[in-house]
Amino acid sequence: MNLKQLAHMLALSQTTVSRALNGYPEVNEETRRRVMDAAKRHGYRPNPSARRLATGKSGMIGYVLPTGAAVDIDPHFVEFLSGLGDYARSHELDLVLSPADADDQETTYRRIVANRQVDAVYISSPRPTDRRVALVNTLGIPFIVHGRSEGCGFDYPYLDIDNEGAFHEAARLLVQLGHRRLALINGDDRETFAIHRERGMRRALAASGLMLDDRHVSSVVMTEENGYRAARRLLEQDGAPTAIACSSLIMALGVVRAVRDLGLSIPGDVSLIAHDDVFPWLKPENFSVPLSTTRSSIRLAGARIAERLAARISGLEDGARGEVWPVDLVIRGSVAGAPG
Amino acid sequence: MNLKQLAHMLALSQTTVSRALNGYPEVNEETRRRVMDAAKRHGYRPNPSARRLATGKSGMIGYVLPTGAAVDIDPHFVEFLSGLGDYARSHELDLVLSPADADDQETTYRRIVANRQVDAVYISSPRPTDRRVALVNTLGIPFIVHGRSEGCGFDYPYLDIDNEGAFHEAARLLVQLGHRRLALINGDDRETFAIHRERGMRRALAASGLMLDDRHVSSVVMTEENGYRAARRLLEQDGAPTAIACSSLIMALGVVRAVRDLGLSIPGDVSLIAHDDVFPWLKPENFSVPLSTTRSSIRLAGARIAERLAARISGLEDGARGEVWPVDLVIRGSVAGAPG
DNA sequence: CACCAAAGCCAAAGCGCTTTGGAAGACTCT
DNA sequence: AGAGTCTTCCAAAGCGCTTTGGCTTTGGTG
Repeated sequence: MNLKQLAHMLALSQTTVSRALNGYPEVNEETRRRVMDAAKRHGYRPNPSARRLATGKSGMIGYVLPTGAAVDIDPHFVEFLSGLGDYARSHELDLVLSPADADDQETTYRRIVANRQVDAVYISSPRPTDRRVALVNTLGIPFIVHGRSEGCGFDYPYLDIDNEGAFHEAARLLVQLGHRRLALINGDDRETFAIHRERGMRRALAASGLMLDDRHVSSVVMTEENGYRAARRLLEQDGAPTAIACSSLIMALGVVRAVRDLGLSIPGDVSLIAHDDVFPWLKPENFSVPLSTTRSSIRLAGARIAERLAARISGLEDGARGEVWPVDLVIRGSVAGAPG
Repeated sequence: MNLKQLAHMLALSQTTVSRALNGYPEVNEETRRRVMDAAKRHGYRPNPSARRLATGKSGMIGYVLPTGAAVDIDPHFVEFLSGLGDYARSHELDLVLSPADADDQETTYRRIVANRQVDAVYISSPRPTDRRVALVNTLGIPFIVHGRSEGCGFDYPYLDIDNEGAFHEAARLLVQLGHRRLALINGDDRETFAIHRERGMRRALAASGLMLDDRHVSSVVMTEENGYRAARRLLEQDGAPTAIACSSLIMALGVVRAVRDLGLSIPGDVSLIAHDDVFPWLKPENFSVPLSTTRSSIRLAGARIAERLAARISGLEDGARGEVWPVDLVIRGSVAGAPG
């Protein structure tokens, strides 16, 4: 059932039927009703390929997926996707993942824009002066950044959580508890979120006349193993920290293991706070010692980004609005006063 | 730069240019070279929307993503995606995720097929007599099932790992080590993989005249918390098992925690074997007691499925070939002879 | 009553590609 | 030399939609 047939059986022109269905004003309400009715009755659905060719709109949002034998997709991605998908579903938006060589994403961005494959894209895990955001900005496709870039020299729309504030609060709490030697096991510090977290910690420490010892900062890909290694390195050195902030629950698993391996205890010997993106399959309250966390649902962020992308596509949103979500500090058993 | 312009500047017809580029035989090799050359030089890329409209082919593969507030996407998905994306990239295939109400995926399947949105789809986490595979089968779109359905009444192409064999081997090992009371902490037993694993265990036990006590079988969504609960329930009952097979590393985290909470030890009091899908961020060898596993890379499966889908799209593969991959049994410190 | 604007509809021209149905020229064969 | 066969190319007709420009009809105005 295509437009032609539908128009024919309604004894109307394709023009009118098309307009009726797409809500254009120059069609009689009575006629519109007839058309809508017939369309529904016959299950007419406009062919998206044809519509795309005619309008250039695809009804899909895009994401360039960095791939490669040595490239791992962040497990957070799936949670983000849950949220995004949940919103997208209710709006019949599809998501297209365009795999790209991790070292050359530009080609792929150019392709999907030139081909009009998607109406909007989002960018995740941005870095300072991220080339991708500069790129999509000049390419002129609607986009939103999940996270923030820095020093781009222009404004852009984004959704980020208050990483700096979160780790500021976490550090402040630890300092209040008497800790003087804090450590940070961070994610890849080429990414902005990690930079912000470190900044937040340093700021909190500075406010009390303390400093974050460089030897107390690790910046690694967020795996259990790296969490373990970083924690061991920290805890085995002279002047070991008495409190650790950790950028992910998965790394925290490794930290907990390291602490145990060293015969230490949480929070007796070392306090621990980790960032929790809220996974359904790994919860901080279920750690052997319930984990204090800075918490922000990455899933909600996914839904919100989908919502804003949809708004941008339909022209309801424009400009470079940045949105920063506060982060909860949830205190559980893994923090205590400094030992000694 | 579109076909018309290109044809014009070559003083050829669109027909010839199109054919030259698409490798049709009825064009002079000399001419083809000229065309190819000009196309490359001017960076001509056929408009996919137009091509789609004309051919019905989209150059994308599809996946219907069950979503909903209460629906969690399996974290395995992201690893699978890594593999899929890695292959897809090299073939300029995009992946479109169509979010669907988890309770009504059929509508979405019908839509993407009717709309010709994708050239092929894959189905994951199939159940026995899964309606989705019957559906896509009748809809006539190329597809591959990741996993197996059962009792569909027809053959279909799939890629699965030998879950039954894996857990058969795992159980056999445990029995050889003297264990008599084995337990299984399984995934959702409405899914075929879980059924196969249980079957494998039962078969191995039966071969030694043993049985899998129903009270020793849990079937739960694979989260750390559920692993913990299941393990506690098992280990606190009379006639507690001395060995546990567990369907995922994430659940195994919970099992380990439960064992520790109960003051027991691995492998002294209880042996543990888990299935490992090979995550980069959580490795069995890094468990406090290195975990014995049945191992199969879900990432490789993703790549293979992409490869086969591409083959089916281009007609290189057809029929209902099923492919079953063997699973490695990797023995580490978490298994030992039965206590007592 | 003539005039004009607005409302409601339509024919046809795209969008950029593939594919069908020739057609012209070169070549072979009897 | 005439007939048949390749080879190589082309014009034009789709694919199914949107949108432009224009054509009636209606109702209101001076």
